[in-house]
Amino acid sequence: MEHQRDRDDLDTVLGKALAVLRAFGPADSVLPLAELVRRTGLAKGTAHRVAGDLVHHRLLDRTEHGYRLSGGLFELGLRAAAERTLVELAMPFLQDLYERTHETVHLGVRQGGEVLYLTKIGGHRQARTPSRTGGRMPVHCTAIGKVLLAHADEEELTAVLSGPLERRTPRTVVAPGLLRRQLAKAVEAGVAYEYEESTQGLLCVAAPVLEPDGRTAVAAISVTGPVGRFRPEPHANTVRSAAAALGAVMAGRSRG
Amino acid sequence: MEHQRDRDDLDTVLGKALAVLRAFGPADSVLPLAELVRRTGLAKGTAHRVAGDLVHHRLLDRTEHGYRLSGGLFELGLRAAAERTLVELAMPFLQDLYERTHETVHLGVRQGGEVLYLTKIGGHRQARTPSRTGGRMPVHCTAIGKVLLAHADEEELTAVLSGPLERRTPRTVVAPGLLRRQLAKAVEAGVAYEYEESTQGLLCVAAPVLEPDGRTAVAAISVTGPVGRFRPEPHANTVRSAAAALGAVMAGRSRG
DNA sequence: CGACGGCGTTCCGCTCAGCGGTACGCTGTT
DNA sequence: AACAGCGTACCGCTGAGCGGAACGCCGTCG
Repeated sequence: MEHQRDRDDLDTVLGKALAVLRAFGPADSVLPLAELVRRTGLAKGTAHRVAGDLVHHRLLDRTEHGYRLSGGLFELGLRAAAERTLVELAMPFLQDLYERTHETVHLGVRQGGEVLYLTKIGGHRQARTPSRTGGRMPVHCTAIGKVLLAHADEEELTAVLSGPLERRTPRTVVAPGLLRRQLAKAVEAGVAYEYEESTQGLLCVAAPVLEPDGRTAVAAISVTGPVGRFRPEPHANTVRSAAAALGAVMAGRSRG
Repeated sequence: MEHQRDRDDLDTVLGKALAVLRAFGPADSVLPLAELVRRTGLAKGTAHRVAGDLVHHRLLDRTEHGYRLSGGLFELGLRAAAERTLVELAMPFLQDLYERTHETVHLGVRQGGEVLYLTKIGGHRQARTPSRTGGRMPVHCTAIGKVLLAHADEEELTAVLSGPLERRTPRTVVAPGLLRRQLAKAVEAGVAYEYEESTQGLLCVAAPVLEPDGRTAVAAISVTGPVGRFRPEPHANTVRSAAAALGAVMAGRSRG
């Protein structure tokens, strides 16, 4: 079905354009035309024209070495209302967290089986995390992911648990039963932890930002630090109350 | 010529799609179809289909009351390499500034005669600024704008100075001569100030992030606070050195 | 209450925008 | 000198996309 959609989408102009834009992964900065052709499966001539059109519409920049997602796209993305207000409202709380811990602070949402990081703030001495603003990570091996999954409906939960759980490090939890127990505990405690499950040397606490109903989670906040100088448990309370406060603000906002 | 482009662009699928996306201003969260029709000038049927396609491609969300820019677009925008690395590298310095001042901190770039704000960080008690992440302001009445304009080439400078300078507040500098003198001083001092020129009750200092050549500015950093508790001058040094340090980091990055 | 205006949606036949195979010129590499 | 990979340019066929028209559904008038 995914195949199906990919193929169908390439039959429309818009589909082709998006295929080109989405050919850029979180790590790619500039891609030559040939690479775009390879990744999208478009005909060379077509890719050339589409890319040209995208440049004309300021979604791509032309550089010496190929194409690059442009500032116009960045700006457009920043107009997305839901995500932006979330980030804006969260900022003061994230600042507080950073100031107290001086460790890396994340704000993320769940998209299916992955976490999308909306913001990441940190100082000069921040831990070397693989996460990036706009990047993704699997839900099952990150604190944010676990706490969001814990508040998802049963259906989505089992979908993730029954899928394969990729082993990222020796400590990644890949046993569905164990993970399920951890999630139950996370709901109870109001926080989830990660102990080097996505990346060696990284520890993390996360708390959910809940809707007024107290069940569904719209986002999650986390603090991440390196093994050695950082222990997540002492920050559980801080993170939890920051997330709760943000939830309250958002509830007030959507009502008023 | 702008007219020309608008009309031409509506003759292509991509143009229509972009017209719809760009119909969303920084302040709009959800727009009904009829409004999209009005703003884009597309035929009703066409707008309907294009919007539908955009939903299918996850650039728009369909809601009860109309369409909304979606998280997919947000994510895509965050992939724009140049802007994102700028934000990422800047973050630690912005944090430092915030921690020292506890006032609103901005990172912005210039796009023609306007400033585009890439990031805005602040705490709970931040001044009520009209700026928003992803938002724009005229160059001539903001500290960031002035310091960026001051480092632009003569051509661009005169273009802005010869255009009409919109009066935003009683203190907005609308005299080209005076503005030019301020800019000259800003280059010399390494910072520009704003005294309630864009918004009543707001003061601001900004410093440029320069290329290794020491001339062209790629971005600018500012600290903004409310008249009364905040004086910009004492922070000139801090802002200037933060911007300089960021410039150095970026220079090192692009070389290595 | 009936007429009306604005809304979102659907339909359909015409046409030209877009398609992609083909070919070319330019590099570096073998 | 032959080659391989790149970006670019050309061009005739065709179906994707176009937009005018018509429809059903509300509210809001007179």
